[in-house]
Amino acid sequence: MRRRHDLCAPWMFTDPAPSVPEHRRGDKARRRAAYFAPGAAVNCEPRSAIRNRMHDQRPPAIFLMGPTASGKTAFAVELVQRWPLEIVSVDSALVYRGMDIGTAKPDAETLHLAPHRLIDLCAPTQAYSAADFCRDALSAMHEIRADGRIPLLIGGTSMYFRALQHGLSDLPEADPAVRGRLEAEAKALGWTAMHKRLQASDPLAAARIHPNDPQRIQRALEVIELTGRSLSEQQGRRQKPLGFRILKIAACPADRAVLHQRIEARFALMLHAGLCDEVRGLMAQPGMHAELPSMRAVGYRQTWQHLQGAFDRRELLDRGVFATRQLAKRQITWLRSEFDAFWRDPGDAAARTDALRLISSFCAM
RNA sequence: GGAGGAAUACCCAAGCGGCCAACGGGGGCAGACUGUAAAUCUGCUGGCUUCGGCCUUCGGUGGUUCGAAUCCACCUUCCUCCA
Repeated sequence: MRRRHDLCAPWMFTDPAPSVPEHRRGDKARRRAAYFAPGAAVNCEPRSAIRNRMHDQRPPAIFLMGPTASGKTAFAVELVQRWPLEIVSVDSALVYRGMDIGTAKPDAETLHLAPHRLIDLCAPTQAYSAADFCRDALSAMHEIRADGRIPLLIGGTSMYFRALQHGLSDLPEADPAVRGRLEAEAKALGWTAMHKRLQASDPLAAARIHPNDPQRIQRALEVIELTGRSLSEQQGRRQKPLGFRILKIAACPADRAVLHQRIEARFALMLHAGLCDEVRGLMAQPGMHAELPSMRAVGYRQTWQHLQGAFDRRELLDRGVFATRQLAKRQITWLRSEFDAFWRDPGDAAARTDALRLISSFCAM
């Protein structure tokens, strides 16, 4: 006899309580908990929405989203061995060649078992962006589909996931010359003055962007300089949404302490495996400097500073772990805003089995 | 054995009679996020609160004072120097 789960679309399931401990939940998590609470049928969303999804003719794609060190990769390897899936990495650091140890890039054996697209795409001296990712991921997804397979997007870069799902506004790409000029001006005048300038030309953006947030002030001014129009007026409409229907799984340890332990153990392992040597080698490459996006990545920035004598190896371990924990925390914050994601702890066998069931019925639709 | 110095919240650390539940920084927690996102930024961080306050904290115990993290005495622990 077929079970109810096999007959229904996954979003009609009643989802077990989410894995975030009660006392650590923010408002969003609480709302999600209410939404997915045991007994609260998920089809409390409008019937039309469910019908639309039932009749969704778009090809399937799976998002496996989760913080660093959550056990995503091992889970993904398990998945590709069961279903005709192909992995697309959603990770802003794995795209860099030669950055292997510090990014916890899957090793050759894993990649043989479960090939990943969108890793080792560019040199660490280059910059990669959300827009680059959208373009590359979309073409990978269509290729995978043409091969008769289902794309499995896995990673922790939530902004990339979001850009892919909802599209980006039609905005100019980064212009190093303009950025350099703005940087120099800011150095002379201070970012507060730059924020004032933004207030004059794009008050909406200035209201939204904090005066202490140089990166966003710079971007807003850059857009104005490049297009002659304000960021706010161009940001309204995103480009077309994704041509795939998606199943989102949030892979995250239920207990933050477990994640912290994994992070600590893994960073110690990275140091042991020669992270310092890797960074030393990168530093020696022409055109490298500490301000590159690649070298500001967690672990790399701290190791660079250590190699320049800012602090000893003991402190490097601490700082690397701190930075990784903070990254994981921000990733979880993103994850909590994904209301249609199914939270499963990859370290929990039952939750993993349940995730397999979700995927199974999703793919069968 | 003698002479100095130090003990402050999870950690480092400022404070040296009232403006101190105690500057900063780290860590932690929560949040924001449209072409740098592993980035960048914000808020909170003793407990309780009817948001007016109330209660418990600055190694310990006593004391001085209207009032002590701050002054005094003793005790405990640690550091430096001399033996």
